[in-house]
Amino acid sequence: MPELIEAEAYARAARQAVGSVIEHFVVNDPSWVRGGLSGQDVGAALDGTIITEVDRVGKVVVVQTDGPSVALRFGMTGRLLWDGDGPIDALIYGPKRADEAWVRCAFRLRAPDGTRHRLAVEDARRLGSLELDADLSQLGPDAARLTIETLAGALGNSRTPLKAALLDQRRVAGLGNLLCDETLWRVGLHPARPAGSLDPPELSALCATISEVLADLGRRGGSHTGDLQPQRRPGGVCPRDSASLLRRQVGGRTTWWCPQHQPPSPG
DNA sequence: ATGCCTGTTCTACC
DNA sequence: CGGTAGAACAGGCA
Repeated sequence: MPELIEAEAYARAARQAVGSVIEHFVVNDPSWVRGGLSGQDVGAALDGTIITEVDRVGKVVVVQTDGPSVALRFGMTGRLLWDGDGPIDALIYGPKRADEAWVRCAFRLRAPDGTRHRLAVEDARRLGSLELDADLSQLGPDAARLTIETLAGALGNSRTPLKAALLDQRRVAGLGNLLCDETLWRVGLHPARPAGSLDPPELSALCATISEVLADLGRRGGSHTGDLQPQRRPGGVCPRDSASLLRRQVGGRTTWWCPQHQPPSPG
């Protein structure tokens, strides 16, 4: 939402605002607000509060204040802007430029040293949202803090396709389409394997690979920097063994995998 | 110009 | 109940 890696980068950027007072919270696009509040309601609830903390839960960035919290979901093309800086990531399919017309909401801030700043959310496609005091209790364990046990619990005995289960934020929070394809490719698991069919070695390898992918792609700078990514296109081949990649919808999303080392059944 | 896209949520259906 | 498919949201981009 982008995905966990981008949400983490946004949260880090937003932490520059901790300690600042929200002089005014601007809602440019009322349809971006969830929970039945108007833009005025949101402003009234937030204006004058102080930002105390910024958290990330899965793909959601939560700005805590001494009043309500603000949950930011970024949809497919949402990005965070700090002052005049450009977007703090470059989405591979999103717009390359920044545009004031895409700013859906913004914090107008005054820091303790008196300087003024703006933390703005830009979202060309408007699939993101903001919500005050959002209930995030339905989210599964965070993908960045998975253990073999919590992963096993998330997959359960489900016969749903493995990738669909990993994409389901109620099971595991933070993974999106690109991170899932990269992870399953690296670990050698077929995306349509029944989620509950993994044996202990496979579970443990999957857990380790999720951590590795998050760390690795995080270092490289985004969910779009995977080894598989350049081949997720017609004619793409497996970077490991050169087999032609297969493509199909799994869990409602376009999925690419290698027929050679991601076999449909165990083994 | 047609189709595709780092996401979520709803309905219909099996 | 568990699960799947499709649509809807929306707009830039190749």
